[in-house]
Amino acid sequence: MYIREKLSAEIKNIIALGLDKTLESGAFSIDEKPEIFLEIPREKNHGDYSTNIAMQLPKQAKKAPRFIAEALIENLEIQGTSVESVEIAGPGFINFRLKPQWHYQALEEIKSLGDQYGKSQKHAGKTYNLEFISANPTGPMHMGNARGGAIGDILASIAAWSGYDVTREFYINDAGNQIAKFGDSLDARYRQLLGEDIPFPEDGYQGEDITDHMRDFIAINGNNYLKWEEADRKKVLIEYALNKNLDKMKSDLGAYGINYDVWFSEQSLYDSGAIDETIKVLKEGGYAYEENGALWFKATAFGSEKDDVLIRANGLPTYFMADIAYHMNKFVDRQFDRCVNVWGADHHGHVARLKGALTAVGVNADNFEVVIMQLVRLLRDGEVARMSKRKGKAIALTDLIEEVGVDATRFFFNLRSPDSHFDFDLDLAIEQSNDNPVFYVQYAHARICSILRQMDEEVNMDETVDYACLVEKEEMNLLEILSDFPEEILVAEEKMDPSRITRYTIDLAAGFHSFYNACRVRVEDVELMKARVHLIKAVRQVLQNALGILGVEAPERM
RNA sequence: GCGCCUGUAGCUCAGUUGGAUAGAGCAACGGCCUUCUAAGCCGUGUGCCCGGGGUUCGAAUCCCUGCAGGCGCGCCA
Repeated sequence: MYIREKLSAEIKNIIALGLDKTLESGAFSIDEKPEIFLEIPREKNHGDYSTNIAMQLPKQAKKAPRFIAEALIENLEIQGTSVESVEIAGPGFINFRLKPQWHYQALEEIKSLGDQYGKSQKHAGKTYNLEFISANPTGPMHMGNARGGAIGDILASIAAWSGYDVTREFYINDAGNQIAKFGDSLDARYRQLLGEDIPFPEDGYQGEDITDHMRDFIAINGNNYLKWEEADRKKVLIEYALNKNLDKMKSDLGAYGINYDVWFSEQSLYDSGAIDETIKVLKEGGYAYEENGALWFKATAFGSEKDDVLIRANGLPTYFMADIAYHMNKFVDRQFDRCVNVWGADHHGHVARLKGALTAVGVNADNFEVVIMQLVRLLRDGEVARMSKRKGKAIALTDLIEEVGVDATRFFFNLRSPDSHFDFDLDLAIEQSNDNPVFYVQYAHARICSILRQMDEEVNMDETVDYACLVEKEEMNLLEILSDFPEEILVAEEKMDPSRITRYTIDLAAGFHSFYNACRVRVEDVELMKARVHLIKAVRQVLQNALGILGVEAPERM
């Protein structure tokens, strides 16, 4: 248990015991004991912890908040606890001031846990599937995928730090309409390159990459496939280009710091019979019916306005159909306790009906959650530029990384919460790269490394040190930030907001930079020097842990 | 028309289960390097928390309603 948890539990216990005693004394009576909430006040002079319990009770107790607070405070037993003093403030807050020694606890924890500091067992034993990006493999990834990738990958790390057994998964849309269109586009380019005068499909993929694929393909195979049946030829072309694209995706994402545990093929759902099986389950449950030659899902049974098509009149299952089968596979076949997807805002309409469908097939849809990420708008020359994959106009992920760098890209896309709308100013991003907060954080790490390099002799970390030397307000502040880290991870997990960790690193770096300017580490006073070395080593460790979650380098020199 | 997201300082955004005097960064201005990295620190100013109602001890936060922007509402994915 980390220090913050301990303190919180200890103080809540003091309050609970005090409340019992107060009730026994007959100062007031209540029907039902409230849940005790503690908060860390913004204002430092409001103490270290604060509770509003006295303000929750007036109605039941029929007494004024301050009266309740005073009665309660009489009965609080703080002897032998971490609490130094208690006081009533404002409309009836009870504020707790702690003995300052608690601060040093975090240093011990960090020293003993090292790169494990911040990990929790809260969700130990549970499996967690996180699906993200899942970009169509019909072309290169773009900037929108970069945001989804950063969010998903970091969310996965946060879940793992919270104790989950995490699987990072990429769903390959290698079946259905998109792929047919992909095949049409490839085929048209193939034949055009070989001299046939045929039109390019109107809704085909116009990107250069399609042409490039076919040029390469022709370099290997020439016009051998021209005489094939069109359908067969398309199959060959699709397989060729798809594999090329997937290889590229894997390497591009690897370069971006993302490595998946599972690449799951949509086509495999067809091949394995999972689609048919799912249809059977839906039909048996009475949630599928036929109309106008199509098979429909009774989404209206789950609050939707209209039903959705599962199998088109032409016999082909919809994307929705495959997605139901896919999630049944996750929950039923692979038995994941929890499945989370990161989707762009343009897919949010899909959430409710998929949840409905999962309920229909007997899955507890509460274990399925979607992080909706607002779309990235691209600003170029101060104007909104439309990103279109089909027309090949999107900024490629690889270009972005090359220009901005992996660290800055990951950091930048995690600076804001997923549901904030995001304008990506291309000109600014390139120009601003020096101004990017990622350098601010990395600089703190590099500075610490620099100090340690210059120490006359290594400080023996096994020797006991008098932490009580650390008394400056910058030191206290730094210690508090360090002790917040474990809880910050849990909150980020609960809220599914990875940007909290990014902001945490900024806070920690700011705390360090302030300390650095206010206090010297290499001082004459050996005890103080040792204590400060312990402090900055702890900061370095936590920076490494936090940046590790973000997938950002912690450089030793800058 | 219906649904989801957003609206907080000049700009980009935080704001924990409703809490005390609403906070950061950027931009602007003024200081701090013969001493551990100035990619840094310290200081100065700014608010109709989109408008209007309501709930209560207490609202940026919850409810209703209006306005503005983004995104959906397909036998596309």
